[in-house]
Amino acid sequence: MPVSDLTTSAQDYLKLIWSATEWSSEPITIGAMAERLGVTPSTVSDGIRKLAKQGLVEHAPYRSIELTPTGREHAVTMVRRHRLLETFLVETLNYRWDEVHDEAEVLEHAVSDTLIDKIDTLLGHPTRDPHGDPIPAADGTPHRPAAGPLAATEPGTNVTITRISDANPDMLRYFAELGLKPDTRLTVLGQRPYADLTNIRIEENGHEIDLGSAAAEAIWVVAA
Amino acid sequence: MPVSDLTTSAQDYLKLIWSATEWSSEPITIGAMAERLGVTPSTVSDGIRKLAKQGLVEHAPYRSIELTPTGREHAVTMVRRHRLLETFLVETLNYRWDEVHDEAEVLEHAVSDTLIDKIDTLLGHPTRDPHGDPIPAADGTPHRPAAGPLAATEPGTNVTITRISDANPDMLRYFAELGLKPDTRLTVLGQRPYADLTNIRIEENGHEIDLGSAAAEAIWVVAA
DNA sequence: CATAAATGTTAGACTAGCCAAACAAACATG
DNA sequence: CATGTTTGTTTGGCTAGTCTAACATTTATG
Ligand SMILES: [Mn+2]
Ligand SMILES: [Mn+2]
Ligand SMILES: [Mn+2]
Ligand SMILES: [Mn+2]
Repeated sequence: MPVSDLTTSAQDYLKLIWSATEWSSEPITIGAMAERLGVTPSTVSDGIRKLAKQGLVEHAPYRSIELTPTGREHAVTMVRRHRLLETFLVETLNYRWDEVHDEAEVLEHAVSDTLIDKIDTLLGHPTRDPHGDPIPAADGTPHRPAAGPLAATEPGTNVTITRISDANPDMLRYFAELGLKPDTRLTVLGQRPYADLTNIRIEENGHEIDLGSAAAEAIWVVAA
Repeated sequence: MPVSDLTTSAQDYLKLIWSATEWSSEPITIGAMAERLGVTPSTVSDGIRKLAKQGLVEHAPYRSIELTPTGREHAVTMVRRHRLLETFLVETLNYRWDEVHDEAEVLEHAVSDTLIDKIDTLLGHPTRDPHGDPIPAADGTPHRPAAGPLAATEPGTNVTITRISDANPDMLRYFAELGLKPDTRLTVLGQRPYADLTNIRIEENGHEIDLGSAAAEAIWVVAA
């Protein structure tokens, strides 16, 4: 069964389950899915039950949610669509990197495999999206850079931004204003755990700023 | 209410009603809509009743279907989306003109106004789609070339193809093979009404061919 | 470790799209 | 112009997604 036979919401569910384990490895909860998708937990609970019946996820009531191999395949297809579309919107249509997420969230369900292939060809088989996230290859192989959240980086370290979570468009706009984007170089000046603040210097412009924990968790870095 | 608040099928209904009157002026029937959309008449009948309740069409049971001003506005928006997307797929993504209809049929419901504007700008505000159909301007003004179906053209006339109906992708592929596309020049050699055949010569390659009535109704021409 | 809080599930209701079957109206024609 | 055919409508039933409210299970904590 091709991914296009799944309903739009099934496609979003699978993509979200996969995305949750892309960087952490903690399986996602019903509640977190509901929060992220903007629906109630009962809706998600029911939706997951249906995916389990279709053999796309492993799930017993009140237990964890895991993708089956088939489910993972479809999830990766959707992630690939999403990230290629974001890249296309920035490269070809002059979108800013902080504007593309919502547009891609809808388009990903409407494009054909042919269109995705044409975009991939036109862009020269890109490997990272505008947020720095890896674009899975057509065969589904992911590549995970050795990165960690800015919030967990030792003070005094020089780092480069690898990726910025595209979950929150408002946050992306804020980062764009500050000059924070993939490949920006930073120095972590300090971590204040009780205040939940990370103090950084942006090497490009010398600005020193404090980021709250939501922001410092959304930005992933590697040692420069 | 923006057009994006309408359901996908409501968008298709309005677009189809408008398209039916673009060239003829005969209002479309429930049966013709059902046929064209691949659903049963009962489905369309019910759908039209709902559009009437929303003030988008004028329709009393068993009577004709007419767009209200609001309905027409939304319809033209959808036609514009469809034709700009088709043009974009051909110009930017190397689709052939006989491949784009089905892709646009789905994408038209997923794109934002912003995306349509960006495409329009990138393409330099095109006025005709790959099938020769006029692209309504953003303000909704249509422009209708003085064209008529090939089937109704006097034998002996030299003509240029203005548009080719994109309703049937198989037929488009057939035309593409023959070398028939918008702006192709033809001579009508004869009309055989009882056999429902139109005999033409394609000036580009000198080929003489017979077209059945479905084909000769789908091709619209102007005197050269 | 008993109980309260948090988390997840189920039941029932609503909307939307679709179909088949039964029905109603309009139209065509003898 | 009466009747039969064609066309359109209504009804009832199905799926899918969503919600709220009631309920069940798990987890945290005193
Ligand atoms: Mn989505
Ligand atoms: Mn992204
Ligand atoms: Mn459509
Ligand atoms: Mn077209």
